[in-house]
Parts: sequence; structure tokens; C-alpha cells
Amino acid sequence: MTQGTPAEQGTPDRATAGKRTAAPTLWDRTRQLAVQEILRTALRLFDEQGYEATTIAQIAREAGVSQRTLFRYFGTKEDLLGGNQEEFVTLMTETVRAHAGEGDAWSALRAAFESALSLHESPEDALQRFRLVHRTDSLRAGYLGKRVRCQEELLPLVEARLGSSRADRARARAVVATSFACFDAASATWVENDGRGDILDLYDQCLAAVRGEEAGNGVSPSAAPLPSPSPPRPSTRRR
Amino acid sequence: MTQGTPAEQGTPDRATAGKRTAAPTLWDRTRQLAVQEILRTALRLFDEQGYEATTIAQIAREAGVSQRTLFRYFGTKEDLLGGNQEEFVTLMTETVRAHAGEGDAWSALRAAFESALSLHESPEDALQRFRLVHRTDSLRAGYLGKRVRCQEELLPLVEARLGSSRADRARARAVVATSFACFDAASATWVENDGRGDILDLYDQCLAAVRGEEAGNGVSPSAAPLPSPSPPRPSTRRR
DNA sequence: GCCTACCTGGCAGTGACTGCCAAGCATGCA
DNA sequence: TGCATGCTTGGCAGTCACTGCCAGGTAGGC
Repeated sequence: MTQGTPAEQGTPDRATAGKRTAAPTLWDRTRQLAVQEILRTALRLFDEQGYEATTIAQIAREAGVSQRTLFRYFGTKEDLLGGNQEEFVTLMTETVRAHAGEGDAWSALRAAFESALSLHESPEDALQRFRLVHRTDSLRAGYLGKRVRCQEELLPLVEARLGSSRADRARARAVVATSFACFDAASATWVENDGRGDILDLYDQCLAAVRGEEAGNGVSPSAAPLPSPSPPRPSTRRR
Repeated sequence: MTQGTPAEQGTPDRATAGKRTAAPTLWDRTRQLAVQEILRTALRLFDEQGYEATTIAQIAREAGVSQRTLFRYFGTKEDLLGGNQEEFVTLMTETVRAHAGEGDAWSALRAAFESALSLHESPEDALQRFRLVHRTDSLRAGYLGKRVRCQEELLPLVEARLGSSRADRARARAVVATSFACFDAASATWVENDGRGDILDLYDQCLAAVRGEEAGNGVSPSAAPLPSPSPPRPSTRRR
């Protein structure tokens, strides 16, 4: 986070990917186990004693690896919680790109959030992580930083829908930033309510509060109004 | 930033405030000078070599103080750029509170941004700082973290205007977060345009793009539409 | 069974940040 | 004017995240 991302190669899921196409070697499997163990240990300790109070040394010790190795897998302490950020970004951009033809920018972004949420193992898992992020200043800052980078990835895609003049650039930024803002408002409320309800429902409510579409009067700068009210809840899977 | 804010007492402008009501003692004046020198040195070095590449040791050396003293004045490296965050927060909350009766929540928030912007010495100064923040990952993250805390301060004020049910809580969050999102979009665009134009103009454009009021059809969840198009530009003063 | 390539752990170092302690100096009182 | 008081300062050592380097070990290919 601090400077660039030098230790990015050691990312967890790189295991079977890359040059070594198939055949998960013993090394790969061993590393996979170590990674799992580290992640579980970290999440447990963060939850028990708080993020700040947990040192890398402790996590490494309890996970049975050296600090050096831990830092090879995860470039920063933050990465121990956030998982692979790239995964979220690529999934979201792909989703927006997939919605290129249909609906307006808002619905594409909503779909992107929906697929991002589906990356979490379960709502409980998501809640635990969200809560930790919301309650820890440094984590929240780190998350927001990554979020901005994600916004920047999405910007050109949204921009392509709205136009390409100077003014449209600002408008595209505003649309992207606002959808993220509403997602934040939704997740903050969701955490506050201890995970009751559905984040996407809350997201829709937040966006409606902002864009004034609750009365059903769509005043969209692009086209169609919002999609269906809200699907049941995020599915499962993660990492 | 990392953990709490222990060295908060040493904040620059605390000089004449607090227990020692009037009579700026010699100590106060000396400290004031030191603070100015540190801030100027830091900003210069950050600008010349980048934020990350500039060490606290270097700033302290060139400003003629010890690292220890520097850290007593400014709790973190970030504070060397952002100035006194409290100042911004209190000014914004006061502004929103002052607009309690008139207009809707949106216009109150807009006024809050306007007064916050007036804290900058000059547009040039603001541009230099904004640019640094926008271009440095860690600074941006830090800024966003503080921003969220500011949003949380404003939340109850906005909430009081919209209602107090569960759903309204989420709506208030969305309104606050969206106005900040638009401010971000505006300032990002402003920086990108090398400071051409007025941030508040851009802010209005961003908000219009989101809320679809460019056509003049106000679909506000509360009441009145936005205020006058945009005042000339931020005035001067800072710190 | 050996050689190579990769992985691991340890070590030392950097940079931000903090607590502690002693020395210095302005301030208030005599 | 002189002295005690108390705030301030700087130095030092220590913590924690994080990195480069190097040696030792083990899986994998031959």
C-alpha cells in the first residue's frame, strides 16, 4: 500500500496460474495450505484482538511460517484481510463491460457491485470483514484507497457511455463515485444493522434517495431506470 | 493515523487557544515560527521529490528541529500536508448547522464545501495540495479516511433533516456520501485540468449529472433545488 | 541418484512513530 | 533581580511494518 506493490507476484491464487499451466505441484499445494492457514489465523486474530493490536510476528508464529514468507505471500498487512483486490477489480470491470449494450450506466454499475458481492464466501464472512474494515481507521483508509483505484478502472467504461467531452469526464466521474458512495452508505448501514437485510436492497434505497427515483419518475441522464428491485442475497464463494 | 491520535495536543493553531487564553507568550511565538518553517519545508520537499521519497528525518533536518519535536507538533507525516483536519470538520459542521432552516440538505452541504474551500490560502495552494494528494496513494488513502470521519460528523445533522427511521439513516448516509463523491469527482477533474475553472462549478455539474437536475426538473427528496449556479471562486486564507 | 530451480527462513536495515528522561529556558513569584 | 517552577526540547532506545540479501533445503526433472 505504502509504495507501489513490489511483492505482488506472491499473490495467493497465482498457484496454478501463469507459466506452470496445469499440474498443481506439491509446492503449489503446500503453499495453498500455508496461505489458507495464514488467512484463517489472521482473520481470527484480527477479530479477537483487533487489527492494530495484532502483529505480523504473531500471525506468522501462529500460522507456522516465517515473517519473511508471510510477506512474500501477502505484500502488506492489509492484504491479509482484503484478499486479492485484483480479483474484485477485474470482475467489476468485466461485468460493466458485459453490460455495455443494455440499460444505462447505473444498472451496469449495480450489476458490478452484485458480482463483487458474490465473491464473498457467505454473508457472515462478508459481515465479519466489512465490520473489521468499518471499525479500523487504517483498514478503512486502505480500503478506500483501493476503491478509488477501482473507480479509475471503471471510469473509462462509464465515460464511453456518456460521451467524451471535458464536461462528460466530470459527469462520468460523478456517476461512478456516486454509485460507490451509495454502496458505502449501504454497507455501512448493513454493518450497523448487524447484517440484517440485503446490501443490494439498501443500495437501491440509497441510490433512490439520491436520485429521487423512489416516486418512479426516472430522470436519468442516460436512459432506462433501475433494474428489478433487488435479488435475494449474495451467493457464496470466495478466494 | 495508524493508531488513534496521541500527539494531538501539539496541533499548530492551538497556540493562543485553550487554557492560556490571550497573551501569546514567547514560547507560543517561537513555536508558531517553527511550525510555519516545518510546514513550508515539508510542502517544498514533497513537491520536489515526492511524498514517499521525503523522510521525516530530512524535513526535520532542513527545518532545523529534531524529529521528536516534529512529531510532537504533527502526529503523523500526513498531517504535514493536510493541516489541521479538525478545522475543516468544525467549519463544515458549523456551516451545515447554520443552514438548518433554509434550503434542503444538498444546499447545506454545498455551502459546507464552499466554506471548506475558503480555508485554502489561494487556488494555487489548493491545487498544489490537491495534486499531491491525488497522486500519492498513501496520502489519498489517508485523506479519504479523514473524509469518512467528516461524513460521520455531518451525518446526524443531515439525518435530522430527513427523518430518523432506519431507512432514513441509510438515506442520509447516501446523501452525505454522494455530495462528497461529487466533490471528489469535481476536485479530480479540477486537478486534471490544472486548476482551470471553479471547483464549485464542477461540483454543481457533477451533482446535476447524478441527480438529473440539469434540465431544471427538481426531483429533490427534501425540498428546494440547488442554489445559485456558482459563486466566483474560493476566497483566500488558510491555517 | 544427482543436479537444478525454486522456496524458505534468518538477518540486517529503513522509515514512521512512541515513551522516557535529562537538560534548557521562559515565566511567575519573592 | 534572583530563584523556583513548569513547559519544551532533543536524544535515545524500542516497536512495528516492510524489504533486500544470502545461505540452506527440498521438490522436480534427468
